[in-house]
Amino acid sequence: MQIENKIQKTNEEEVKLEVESIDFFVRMMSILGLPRSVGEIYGVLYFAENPLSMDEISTRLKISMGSTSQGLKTLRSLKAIRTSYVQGDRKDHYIAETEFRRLFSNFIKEDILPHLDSAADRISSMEKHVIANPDMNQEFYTTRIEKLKRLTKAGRKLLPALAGLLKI
Amino acid sequence: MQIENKIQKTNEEEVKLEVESIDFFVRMMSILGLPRSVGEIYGVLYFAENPLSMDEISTRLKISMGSTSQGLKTLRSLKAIRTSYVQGDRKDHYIAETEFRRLFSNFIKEDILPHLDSAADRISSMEKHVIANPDMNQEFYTTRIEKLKRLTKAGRKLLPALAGLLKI
DNA sequence: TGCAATTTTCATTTTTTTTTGAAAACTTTG
DNA sequence: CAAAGTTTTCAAAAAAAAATGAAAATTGCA
Repeated sequence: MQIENKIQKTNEEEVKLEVESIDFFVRMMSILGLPRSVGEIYGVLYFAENPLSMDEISTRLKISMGSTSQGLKTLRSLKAIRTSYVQGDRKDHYIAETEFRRLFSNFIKEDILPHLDSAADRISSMEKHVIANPDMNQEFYTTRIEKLKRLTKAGRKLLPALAGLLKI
Repeated sequence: MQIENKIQKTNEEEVKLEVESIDFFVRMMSILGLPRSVGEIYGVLYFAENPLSMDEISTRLKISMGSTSQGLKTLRSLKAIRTSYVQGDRKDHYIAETEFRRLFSNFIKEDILPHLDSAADRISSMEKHVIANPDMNQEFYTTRIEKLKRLTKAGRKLLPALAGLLKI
């Protein structure tokens, strides 16, 4: 029973809690544009008292090993989970990282800041087109470009600060 | 030429700028999870010197009227554009709202905060399941639930503050 | 008010994203 | 070092999201 319980929650309230956790994180991750399976996996791990192996996760969620492997890869790259050694079992086991501050800071670093970098390049290219053509209403276009520059600058400053403020 | 220029940019540098603007906003909006057409429309309007009608937009972008109408609806609901009366033309005309602060604050209000509200409900339901079952490891589960509460609370405070800080 | 112009809606089609499942690659241990 | 266990990869299938286009609704003018 102790072991069986690891694979499939048997207690009714525990099952309900797990379902709600999955639902919660599926929605949360979908706000961040992450696929359903990623939210499901994190949802299971978040309320797991013990580290779970890939096939325990895939069994509980009834999703394929392929999906589970992909989802774990995504979560690992966001540092939202970490692996934990379990004695006497050669499978990898996973634990949810529950410090949301770190989680968000990784998401920003990994998924947002790269966009801001390429944005800066595109803005300076826009600038060249305006300068290259004196017939264009310079004031109008320069003002608009200036606003874009300020936007990306603000993003680069504020987003990391936001993660820092998240004392969770 | 003056009129023709409204429908189709003829100057080479202007065309290039418009293409880059579209590209820029398509990517930016996609970070926010908004469809391609929404980014395209905003991209055209952002560097338009005059208000544009729906069919001017749809012609320039070579997208259907249906898509254009949907996209304008989304942008209107985010207050990212506004309509402007053009004398002697019965079509509606649109102008980009370029105050990004307001734009983000609307996005947060409209697309993020509702999620946080329903999250709060789900968390209190989770709590009930833990309390209902004294056999569960109360300390473990209560700690995890507490973290979720703090997360949503922080979100509710920080997100609007973020928009406020964006002095653009 | 009635008609033409304009905009919206929505069923269908197209495109994009995600999942599956099986094969390939890697790992551990006997 | 081979065989079994485990994980990853990736082409194909399934599901989800977005765009189209035509019909319906709305609007403004004569």
